[in-house]
Amino acid sequence: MMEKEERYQAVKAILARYIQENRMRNTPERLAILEMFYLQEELLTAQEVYDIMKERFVVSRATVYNNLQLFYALGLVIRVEEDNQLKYKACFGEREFFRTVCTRCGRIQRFVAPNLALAFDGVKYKRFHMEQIVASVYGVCSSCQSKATRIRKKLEKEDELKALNKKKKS
Amino acid sequence: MMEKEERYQAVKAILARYIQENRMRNTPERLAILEMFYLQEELLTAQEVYDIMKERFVVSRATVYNNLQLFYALGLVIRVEEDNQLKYKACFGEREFFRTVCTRCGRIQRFVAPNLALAFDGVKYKRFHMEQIVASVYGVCSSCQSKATRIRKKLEKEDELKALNKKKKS
DNA sequence: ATACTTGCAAATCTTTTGCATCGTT
DNA sequence: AACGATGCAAAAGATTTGCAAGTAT
Repeated sequence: MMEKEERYQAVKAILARYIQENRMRNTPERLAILEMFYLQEELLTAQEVYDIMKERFVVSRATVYNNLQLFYALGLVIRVEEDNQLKYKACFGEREFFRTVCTRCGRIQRFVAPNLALAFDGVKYKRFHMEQIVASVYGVCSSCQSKATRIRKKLEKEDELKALNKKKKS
Repeated sequence: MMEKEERYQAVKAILARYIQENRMRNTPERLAILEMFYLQEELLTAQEVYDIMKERFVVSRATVYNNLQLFYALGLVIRVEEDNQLKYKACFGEREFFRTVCTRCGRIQRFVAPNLALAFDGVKYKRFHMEQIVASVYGVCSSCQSKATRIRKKLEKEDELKALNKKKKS
């Protein structure tokens, strides 16, 4: 595992190269946003990025969006859907991002699975160069499952009672 | 592969059971939205679902959102991010959804990979019951790659010329 | 000097919410 | 009759766009 600072330097190099190749400009805003991302590890919405930046730097929302887009294009951040929102996260040094998502309660849990990561390498991608992997496994978490079981049992009991009452009446 | 009609019947049964278990109501709107999803195979945004429904049925946006949420909770539809938007798609009968996404141009390509699907079965999920898998492999497609190469070559040529001119001057 | 970037504000689009009403159960 | 679900409209949130101004190259 690379150190944060080391990662950030590597990422800056990728950005610099892309900027040069595409005759774009080096702006302090861009670097500031990138740096912020690499110093903290959370998933952030564009708005949250904006809020954090605002405190330490003059930036506009549009700039944040522009640069998130750029970072995404360069594979420097990943985008993950969470709570109906797109979130961004620095990803260099971690090629894969795996999580389970409970579709009932929304509970999200990250997991690591080296063999699964290897399986992605085994895929024959047609004319495509893989950089990142984001995989979400959707399903039902244990507490939502037991809740469903509880409800079912309750219903079954009620049904039994109803059946009994019917018998009595007739 | 199940037939569409068969799939739709199976899905209706799941919905009916959930509705009963949770003392919810059977409404024609709900069924109409579900049916629409199972008759067409596209990825749709909530707005698109609303637009389609509007033509054949009186529904409100809120109802569409409510029911998409419900279908999602039940694993009847999957949610995938595309072009900065959340899209929904009927998923019963296809447990996994794999795609490559070019982060430069946004080009998306679905792929099938049975071995990869198997690898997800091999993961030990902690207290979690898997229902669907959505995996996105981000990277650079071949045309974006060659474009970058072209630009790089052009820059290298320019650099050579500059170096030559400098020599001449001195 | 050029034209890429930014900031700002407005426009657009998406999603959620409040409330009266409807209709299943 | 109760109360979940809907429609409608308004509110809230997220993202994009247009334009003038600033600034790397």
